[in-house]
Amino acid sequence: MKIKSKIWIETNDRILISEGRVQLLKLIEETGSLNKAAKVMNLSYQKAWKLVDTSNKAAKSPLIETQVGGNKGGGTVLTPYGKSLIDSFEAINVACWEFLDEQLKKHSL
Amino acid sequence: MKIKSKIWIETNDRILISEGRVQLLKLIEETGSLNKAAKVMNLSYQKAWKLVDTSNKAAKSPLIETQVGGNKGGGTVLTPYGKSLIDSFEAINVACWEFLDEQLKKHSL
DNA sequence: TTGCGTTATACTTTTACAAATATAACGAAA
DNA sequence: TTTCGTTATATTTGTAAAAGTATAACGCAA
Repeated sequence: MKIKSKIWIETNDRILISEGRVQLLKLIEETGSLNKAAKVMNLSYQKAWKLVDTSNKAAKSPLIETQVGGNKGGGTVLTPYGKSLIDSFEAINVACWEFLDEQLKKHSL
Repeated sequence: MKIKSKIWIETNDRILISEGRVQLLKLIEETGSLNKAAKVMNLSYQKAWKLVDTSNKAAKSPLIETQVGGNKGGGTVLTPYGKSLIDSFEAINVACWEFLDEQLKKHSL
């Protein structure tokens, strides 16, 4: 018997951050590239791009900064706000898991 | 800025109860019929049947009891266990919403 | 100045899932 | 015994989301 959850944060009915987007953003941080991050996640580049684009548009300030062209072709890096958003989301998510586990114990099913 | 969630309970990797299934079960309780409940939810009968069937199989004891044939054609009613499961799930769900709202306030995003 | 790997975008194809369709069995009541 | 609305199940159709394909622009380094 396990209780599971998915949480996400919306601003004006658009998804700002979610578990999958956090994973994607963290891979961008690691690899410096949206293209590489998408490949690691077995996600099409187009899908990955759409995800970060909608999150970026939902945010009050950008989560990522992209550079097109250059010696390595370009790349994508997280903004400080992007990093802090990841941290906050993950903290809330972990807290939620713990809370739900406690709740499940209280109710004998 | 809104935080949203979907929670569900699994037993051996099968979904026992979720928000949608609670809604379906409550409509079964109201109407006495899986068929009518599905129609209210704008859900195909087959989809609705599959949902309650998998939940039933995931449960240690049945959530519903069905009668096929009879003057009214048959029907479906909830077991006491089914009713208690609904109550527990809804209580946990509401508590989760409140918890997440508090969490969101703590983190300034 | 040429090449490379990236971002960005449009368009087509595939696929997974839900809906729709069809059909049989059931059993109390009229 | 006939009728009715239901449960139960299989099969086909439709659809929305994801994947795949294609292509252009970019700009640093060699």
